[in-house]
Amino acid sequence: MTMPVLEGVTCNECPIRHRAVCARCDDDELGKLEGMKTYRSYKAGDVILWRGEPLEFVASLVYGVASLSKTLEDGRTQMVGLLLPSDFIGRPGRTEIEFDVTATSDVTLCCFDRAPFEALVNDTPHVAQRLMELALDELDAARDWMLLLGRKTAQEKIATFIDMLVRRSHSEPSEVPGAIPLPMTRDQIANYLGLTLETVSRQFSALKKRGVIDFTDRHHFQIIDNEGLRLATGDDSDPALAG
Amino acid sequence: MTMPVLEGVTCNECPIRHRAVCARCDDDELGKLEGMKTYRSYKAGDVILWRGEPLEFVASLVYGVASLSKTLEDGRTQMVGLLLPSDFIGRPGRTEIEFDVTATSDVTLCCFDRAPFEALVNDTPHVAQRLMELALDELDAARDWMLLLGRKTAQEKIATFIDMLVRRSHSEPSEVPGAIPLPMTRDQIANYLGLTLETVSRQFSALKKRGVIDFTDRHHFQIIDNEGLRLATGDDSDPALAG
DNA sequence: CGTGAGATTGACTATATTCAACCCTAGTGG
DNA sequence: CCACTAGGGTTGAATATAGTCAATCTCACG
Repeated sequence: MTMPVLEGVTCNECPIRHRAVCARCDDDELGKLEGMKTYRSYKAGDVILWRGEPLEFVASLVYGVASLSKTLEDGRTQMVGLLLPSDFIGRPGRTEIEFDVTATSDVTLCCFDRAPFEALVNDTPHVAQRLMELALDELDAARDWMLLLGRKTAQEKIATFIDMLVRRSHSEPSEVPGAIPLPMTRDQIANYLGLTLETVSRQFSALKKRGVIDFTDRHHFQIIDNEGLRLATGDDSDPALAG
Repeated sequence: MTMPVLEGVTCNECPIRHRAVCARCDDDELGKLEGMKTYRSYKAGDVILWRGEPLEFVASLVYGVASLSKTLEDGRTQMVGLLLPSDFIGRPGRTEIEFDVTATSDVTLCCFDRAPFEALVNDTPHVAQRLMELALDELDAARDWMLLLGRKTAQEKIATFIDMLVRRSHSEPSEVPGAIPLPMTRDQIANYLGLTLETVSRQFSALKKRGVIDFTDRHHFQIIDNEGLRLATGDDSDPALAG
């Protein structure tokens, strides 16, 4: 996947213009952000921010996938968030973060220096409101994930994960139709779902064997049986309710 | 536990005056809230709000403990939040909620009708900011809980739960010194920790047998070995870092 | 004093983990 | 061009942890 070069791109041409923190801004407000923004790029695997590190900038994710993760002293790690394009990194009123932020794929961020951005938030209600919405969306997502982590079986976790990917990935027109990218290693998926990588692998195989999904290669799959997938998530006991 | 009667109490006498959504309000702003508020009480076990139900009011929790929970179709349930005094119920811009809200103990809420409250939020930055802080605090708590649900052992979950109770419960002066109330049944604790009630019971017994905690009765305990408790949470591998 | 909800404990089981071997496949260098 | 390598992925066998089912206990309350 080639990463588009963004230097010099105006906000109006930005792919996340209508979903990111700037979504509700009018032309005037957008102008202010335009003057503040800088782009940063990261290679897959790079750490974007370390837990506890002072936060120099906040940012919107433009391209790629990033993850938030927490680690216990003995090395067990749990992903606590998955950032897709238009998601926001950083938060008003906090100077450090409680988790590591890592580039899962190659990533491009649209960055703002923290202090001036906060000043702008204070007198731009459109930005403040959108920030609140984004935080509440994250909270909803976190709570759904708590249900998954606490109560779902390995099979249901995998099915839910696939289902979420399908819903959230605005499939690029460039991609093969029906082929959905799996932008993480088995190990990363395991850390997201609270499983081991072996269990992740086994459950993918099981879903494939059952004819629910199929892999074109290890990082692209298709849904064969949408109904079966929904059922496997554990969210619907009644098949009639699905879809 | 007798529930104090609050009708007619002014905001300045309110026990959560400096922590709730009104924390940053000046006297003028407080006056507006004062005119809008009504108190509601619930018995332990009452459902305060059902998932999906249109949200008539928002509220601050004044006394008691309430819980947010999600349930799968087949009945498995997971608590996704625990509300203690000063926590807020409801959110700007949403007319319904994604989880059930239940009174865990007897509860008193300070309620505001949703529409007028939202209007007030829009031109009271002190309230809007505090609401944002509360949302971000909840997000942090949710993420810590994801680490617990996804990666901790039953023993670590129980130890972490106790540790959280100790930190969050502003122990009432009326209580026996050192006796910490356990304001939930084993079943509710299990739903919070992603365990079964039997496992919760066994792990409490194990911690007691190890001399870490002791029960005065089933709903009051004390910490015997603080160091041991911290170690059992899994958060510190190095005992020297604790405390 | 009897009742019933909640809690504890035990025996057995199931699910996911651990440990380990082996398999792809893309990238590298001879 | 092919062989080698290394990182990621798959699969199998044994194990451990928490879940299930069930009996018993405790205690607050009528």
